[in-house]
Amino acid sequence: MRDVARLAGVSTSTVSAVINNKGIVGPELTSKVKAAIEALGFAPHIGARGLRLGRTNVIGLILPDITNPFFVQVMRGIEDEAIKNGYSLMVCNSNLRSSLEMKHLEVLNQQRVGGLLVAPADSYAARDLLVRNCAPVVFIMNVPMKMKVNCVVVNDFEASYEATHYLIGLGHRRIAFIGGRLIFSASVERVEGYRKAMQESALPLCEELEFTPGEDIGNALHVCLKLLRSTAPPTAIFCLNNRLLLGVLRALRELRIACPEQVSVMGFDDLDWAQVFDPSITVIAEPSYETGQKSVQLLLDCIESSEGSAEVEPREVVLKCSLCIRESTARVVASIEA
Amino acid sequence: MRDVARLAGVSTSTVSAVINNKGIVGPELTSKVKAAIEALGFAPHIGARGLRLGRTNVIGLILPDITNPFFVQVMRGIEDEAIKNGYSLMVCNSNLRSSLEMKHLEVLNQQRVGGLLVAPADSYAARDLLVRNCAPVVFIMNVPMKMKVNCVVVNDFEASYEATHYLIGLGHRRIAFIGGRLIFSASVERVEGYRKAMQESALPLCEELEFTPGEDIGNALHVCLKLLRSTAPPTAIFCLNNRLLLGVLRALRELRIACPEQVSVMGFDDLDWAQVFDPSITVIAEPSYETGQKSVQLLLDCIESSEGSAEVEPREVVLKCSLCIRESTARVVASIEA
DNA sequence: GTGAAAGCGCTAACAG
DNA sequence: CTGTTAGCGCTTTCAC
Repeated sequence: MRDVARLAGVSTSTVSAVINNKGIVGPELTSKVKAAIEALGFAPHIGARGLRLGRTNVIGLILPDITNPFFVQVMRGIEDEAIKNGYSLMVCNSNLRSSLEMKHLEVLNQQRVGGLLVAPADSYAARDLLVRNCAPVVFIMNVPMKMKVNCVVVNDFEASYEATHYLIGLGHRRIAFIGGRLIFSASVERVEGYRKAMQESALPLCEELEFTPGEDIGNALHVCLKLLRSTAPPTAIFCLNNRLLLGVLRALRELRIACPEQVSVMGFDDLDWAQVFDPSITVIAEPSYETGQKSVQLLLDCIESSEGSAEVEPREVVLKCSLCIRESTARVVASIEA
Repeated sequence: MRDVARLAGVSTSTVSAVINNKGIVGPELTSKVKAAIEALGFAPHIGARGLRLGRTNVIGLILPDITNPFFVQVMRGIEDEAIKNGYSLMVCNSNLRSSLEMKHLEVLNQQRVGGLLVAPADSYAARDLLVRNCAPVVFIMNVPMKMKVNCVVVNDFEASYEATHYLIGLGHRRIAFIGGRLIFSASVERVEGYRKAMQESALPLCEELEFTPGEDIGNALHVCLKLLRSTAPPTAIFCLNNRLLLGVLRALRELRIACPEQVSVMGFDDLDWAQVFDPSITVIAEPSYETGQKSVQLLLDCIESSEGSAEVEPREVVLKCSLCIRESTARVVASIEA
């Protein structure tokens, strides 16, 4: 920067003013400075700026499972919105391990990120994420249990409730819910929606919630095989997410069970392959990209207001899911329902 | 840091030495300093350290399409290897646009990342990525055309050649290659492998390479519908990647064409759903996670050696793909081959 | 409008 | 072994 100043015959503060478009530098000097910048291939050192300013234009993002295409969609929304606002993204993947998550948090804290976007790996452990962390945090999808925090979520409960109702409306009575251990608040909402719908119709719950997440496809496959081989197998299966859905579909395939003729299947997350499968899969589509966008917007709001003085009340943004009815769900036939 | 020093009754340099495990501070002082750090919740300011040291422990990663699960796998390998070595990751998605890629590059340059990992959106434009960029660069999967650069790639040519041979060995003669415009060097390798195998067996080429990438599923669907409706449809279809594969599968579904009875299908990338589909899909599996790991290792090597003096010869790491034979490819039946 | 100078938090000489 | 000090590249008062 000194070199630029020297070449342009001005001082560093003038160069700084030009770079930041302060609009207080005369036009001829401005162009002279710009020419010098160009000539020297000068690029401002953002880290140094951050040091001086006491804040950085970096957002930290902690995702529980980057392998899950759902979170990738969220991430796309986050990135697009971030760069639109001049922010860069530091991405961390916790692989569903809270301990690693804490590690990541520490690093991001040391990097002095301007704000933090977190989809916790465990909603019960998530409150710990807030201790001793200076930057504003916005939670995505999963929120710490029983806490009011800044977050962007979807209406999991309602969506699940309505989806279950839809299956009931098709005449299904034995509807299984494949879920895995409920360590995400979103998962809790989803199973609660299912429960409420089932109980309102006085139908028996059939929940598979014991296995631990991480090896979702294999777990769902295993659980589902057992379920389908039982004496009174479900006529409909409702999956917590796209991973479990794949496991269930695989189970049907292995047992050569026809879908939807023998068993209806549906789940959360609308991924590309859901339309390509034969039959195409009925799903609940979350606005994942939009979730990412909104979370950045909320975070930037938080960052700005935290520059000010007053503590603001945490805000919760709730986005709506939509039900995509396809071929994998059908009216139950009498002979099976027997 | 001054506060920590004061509380521990030492000077800042002692604190610094403790933080960086210089091993030159006495044990009792060390523990006193650590206690002070703990008490104050002090976290070293990495940005300031970077400023002082003239280098940062951040790796910049530019991916062409984060939506593609293949690159996500690569990214996982990168992240794991990066944090193992004390580096953080700054991730950028170019959405297959070279212009955006350049923008990202500029930002990462301003952030003074220690090194850069790039899977270019366009192998022809990629040479521009090297201009005026101070940090070492390692290319992933796609390399700038006709240039010797540091890179980690897979043996696309051989894998494609062998896969085509496998199809020929099953008795197929009309084998279509669905590829899209060849802007990735990896794509070029793949089509060349196909060509060589076909020409060696004196079979006619049938390549679909005209459409532009980005809307892969739709494009492949469209192209494939046309192909399958033609007077002499292929008996086998070979896809450049997982996205095109989905499009092809969708086309088969729409036309109610049986796979593998009427048409054999295979492609690159081994994703979760490939085994769940009915039939399960024969694919070429790239070592994606390992690609990520190796690229970080190579980059760190480059960073270290660039600290030294001599320019080192660019290194090319080539990893091997493996052919996963499943149900979607079968021996051609005489009646169809007619 | 523009330049000189201080200081953000840290590390590395160097002096003790 | 430990403390003092200079300076990394930038922004920002404050004089001019």
